[in-house]
Amino acid sequence: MAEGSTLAAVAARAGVSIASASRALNGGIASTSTIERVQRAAGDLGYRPNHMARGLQSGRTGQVAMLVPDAANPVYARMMSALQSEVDAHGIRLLMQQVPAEPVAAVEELSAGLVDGAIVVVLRVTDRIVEAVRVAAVPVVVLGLVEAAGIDSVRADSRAGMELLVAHLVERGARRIALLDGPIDTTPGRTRLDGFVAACERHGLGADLVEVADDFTHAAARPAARALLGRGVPDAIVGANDAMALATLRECATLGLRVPHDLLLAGLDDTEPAELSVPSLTSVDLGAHDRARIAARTLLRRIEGAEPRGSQAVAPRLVVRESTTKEHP
Amino acid sequence: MAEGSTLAAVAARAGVSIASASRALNGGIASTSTIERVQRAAGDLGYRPNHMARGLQSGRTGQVAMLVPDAANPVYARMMSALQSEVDAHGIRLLMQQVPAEPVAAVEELSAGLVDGAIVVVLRVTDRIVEAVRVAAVPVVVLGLVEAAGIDSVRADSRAGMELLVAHLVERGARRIALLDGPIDTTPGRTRLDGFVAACERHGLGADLVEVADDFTHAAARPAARALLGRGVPDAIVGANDAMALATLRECATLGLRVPHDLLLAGLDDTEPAELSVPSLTSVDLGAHDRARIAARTLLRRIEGAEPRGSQAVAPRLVVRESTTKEHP
DNA sequence: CGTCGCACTGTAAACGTTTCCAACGTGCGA
DNA sequence: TCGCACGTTGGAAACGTTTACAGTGCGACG
Repeated sequence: MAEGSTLAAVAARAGVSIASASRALNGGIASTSTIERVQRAAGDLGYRPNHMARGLQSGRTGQVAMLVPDAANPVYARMMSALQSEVDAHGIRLLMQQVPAEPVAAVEELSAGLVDGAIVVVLRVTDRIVEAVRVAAVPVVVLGLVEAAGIDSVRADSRAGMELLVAHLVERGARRIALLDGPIDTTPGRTRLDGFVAACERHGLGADLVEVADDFTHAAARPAARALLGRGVPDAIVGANDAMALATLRECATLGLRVPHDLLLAGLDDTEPAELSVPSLTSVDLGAHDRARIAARTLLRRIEGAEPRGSQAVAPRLVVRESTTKEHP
Repeated sequence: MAEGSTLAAVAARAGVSIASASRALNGGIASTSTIERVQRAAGDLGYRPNHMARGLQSGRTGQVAMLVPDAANPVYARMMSALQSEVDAHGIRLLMQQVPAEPVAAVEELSAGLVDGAIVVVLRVTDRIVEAVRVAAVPVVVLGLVEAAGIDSVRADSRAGMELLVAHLVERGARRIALLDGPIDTTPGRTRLDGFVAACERHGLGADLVEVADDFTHAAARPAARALLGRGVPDAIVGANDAMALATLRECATLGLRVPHDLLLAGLDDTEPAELSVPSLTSVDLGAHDRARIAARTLLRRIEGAEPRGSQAVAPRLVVRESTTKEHP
């Protein structure tokens, strides 16, 4: 096991001072022969600059973090790959960490100098988390709805997305439309509910068919979907995200209900499983990829010293698939 | 924005030396009054110990990394949550990073002192990656099949899993069984192919119906599944993992083939989408949760100075669902 | 021939922490 | 009364790097 050799060892082997070795490796001023000898010595010794020492000295870590509430949700995986390609282009490393829905402690930890900045998904917005973001020692970009001075955030317009979806379902003939929502003390849960109610009213429909699950996951959605269907079969069901809609699809199958024959079904987020299900799932692309890219660019600019630019939103896009159209055999 | 205050500032505010402040905060020897004043000062200033400085001094970072090839694969999400609960219990932070299938550079980076150890998923085993693991300055546990002296690895027994699956399909009456595999220059791809061939021979079946996709993803599996089905409809198809099996299910639906009526279908990994699909997917639980837990414990022991214990394997378990049993309407 | 500038090099300080060591006062037993 | 042990404290070194600064030798130019 090669113990991490130090710059001092490299310098000694090359017969130069530590300072010269540092300059030779980092493109500072040095003679050709010095550069050549130092690089050879570093190669021989398998030298790796110590991340901690470099970070301590320079105040820069060369890495940013992404903090997500649920690594199993494909929408975060998609965001992560968008982020990765953005930061890779700047030679910055991306770390991911799973944190609670209201990640106060995790955001406070950011001031410990582990990263140069962070992108944080915030589902439950509270004063504590807003304050934690505000006082953090490094720039933080929030993914979610946070309208507060001096805080950068990028959000989906899930209200508009809900409008698109309801309009589509109405056009397909649905009158009694139900919503299977996540917890309404979260931003997405609240916004989707509000958007749903507003859209229903705009179309002259009632918005009383709402069931709330404990979480935005498959596992939480299944019993909630069962409860919802137990109260009668509506014309259409909207899941607060694709995972919940697919859990509903599964419950429908178990009950012998056929989608879209007996009822229509749609989700939000437009994740990969939506294209893959049978029937494939109509969904609304809330722009996960774009949000991640915008968040990354905003963060990188902040790290370079730019001022916060406040809240940014990405427009939704309806993706119609079989679950609201084609008769499924 | 609260700039990170230093220990020196805390010490000054509490009227003690830096050394005493450090001891007071870290539970060293200090008087009650000192502890009280230092803690108050630290609280007032919102002091956070600098991660870099502490790591540099102590040689410990208090974090471990998990390196995965594809953050979107639910099996890695499941592993990550198992890991997280293991390391949380030790007060260690878990970072996740997405890396290539043969993560040589990423493993070499581990020697930079960013983490105390790492768990690395290795799909493509080569001499270079084995060497990189061997010379890494911190303990590394490989998830995958690496039989080399001095290297810790935890693997699924996908060969045995494949046997279980083929036996089950034969029992259900299948004779012409096809495999939709991932790249065979990867360990899982190779092992699954070998297991498939062996199992078929054991049951006196041919094993010539094999299609290889470019990757273990939905996207790569769909065209491959189409090609496979284009060569005729077998009695059963096994996907190299659930994602590929579900992609096949989707192609079957598009072609008007009904599962399990027209053909049986099964996958490996037993991820959540398998329970959720319609029909639900028979799969083999390759013990992702247990593998992650074992890997975490092995890594933590290595970090505490234990010797490598070589390769460990986890037994598979067949999970029978609708795609190989119930007639689906 | 002296002086200046130039290209390069080495010394040393600094980043923020932990920890070894010596010093300190205090109370106790001899 | 003195010395000793003990509990507590501060000074200072160390971790490995970057970088400001001061030097070195050398060629060129006046």
